[in-house]
Amino acid sequence: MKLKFNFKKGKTMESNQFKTLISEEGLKSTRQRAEILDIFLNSTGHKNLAEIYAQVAKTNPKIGYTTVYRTLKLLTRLGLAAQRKFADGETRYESTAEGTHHDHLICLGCGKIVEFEDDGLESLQHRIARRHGFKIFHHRMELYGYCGPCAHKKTPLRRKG
Amino acid sequence: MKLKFNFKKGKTMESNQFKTLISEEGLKSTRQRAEILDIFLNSTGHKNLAEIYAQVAKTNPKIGYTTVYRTLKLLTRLGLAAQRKFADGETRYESTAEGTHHDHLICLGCGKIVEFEDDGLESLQHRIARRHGFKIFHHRMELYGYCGPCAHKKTPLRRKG
DNA sequence: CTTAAAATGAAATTGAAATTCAATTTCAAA
DNA sequence: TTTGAAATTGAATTTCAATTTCATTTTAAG
Ligand SMILES: [Mn+2]
Ligand SMILES: [Mn+2]
Ligand SMILES: [Zn+2]
Ligand SMILES: [Zn+2]
Repeated sequence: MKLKFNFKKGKTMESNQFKTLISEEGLKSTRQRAEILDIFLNSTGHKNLAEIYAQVAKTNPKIGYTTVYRTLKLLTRLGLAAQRKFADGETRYESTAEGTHHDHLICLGCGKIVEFEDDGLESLQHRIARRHGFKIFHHRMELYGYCGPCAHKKTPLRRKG
Repeated sequence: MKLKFNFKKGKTMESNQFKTLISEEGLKSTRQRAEILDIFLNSTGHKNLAEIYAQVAKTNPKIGYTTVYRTLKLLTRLGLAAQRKFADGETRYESTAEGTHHDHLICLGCGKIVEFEDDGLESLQHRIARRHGFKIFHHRMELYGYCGPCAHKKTPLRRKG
């Protein structure tokens, strides 16, 4: 008796989770969604749609930009992706695979994006909110400045975070 | 000998400051700019262009939307206005007349926007940045939740902040 | 005044986000 | 397996705020 093993466990598990989520919503599992999900979950960083689409198109040029757009919106609705709009105005997406909440440090020189968590910050936010009679559900916290290397350089190179 | 006095001192002073700033930049002082500035500085809150234009048009319907747009951009460049983009995606402007830095609490129910300052928060931000080798120049900090009234109501009314 | 430069405002353009719609695919039920 | 309603796809189109264009008017220096 032969058994086949899929060694890409992480991916397979994600796909199954996805299929479950999808069907629970009365939606359908499609090749396109699976491919986009796979590529998106196996990537890191904060990418705009054009970048994600480019990556998808490398694997399957038949998949349309609109489908990538709609799938990222779907993933966001399902909690698998998070949409970010930093001060440069671009709409970016990041995977929530790691799951943990975090905020961002953004280098004005090279564009590097560093993630951080700070419990003190979170609790301070709630204290401030309570002080004004608010109940907080989420927040946006971005720190803009220069990273170590850029703080020294005269002409920092632009790269992506 | 007759002297004329303008009793709207605040306004006049702002106007003079503005004329100085304007001419320092090689720009010209115009009736439109003066009117828009006057209306903008004598208003409070976080308004989008359409709202500011509507207010301007009430006083002088001859002033074009484009001029209001350009003047708000100018005021932003001169530091008299600040552009804000909260999570609803709308572009808003607020006067910096008071001058002090502040962050925002935003009610998801009624849209109310409450401003706050917290030195502890500011210093914590710098501590976090230093921890990651960053030098911070500005930040964005918005807390989203429900204000006291909305936290209780079943169907909060939408109003503007 | 005269004149060059700047400003105005209606109209046109831009570009990202969102929608449309005919063709295709999915999947539950037969 | 077949069927067919419902969902999805993707190219094209639309939307809509932000921005630019450009002919005309206004400002202010000389
Ligand atoms: Mn992140
Ligand atoms: Mn404010
Ligand atoms: Zn940097
Ligand atoms: Zn409220």
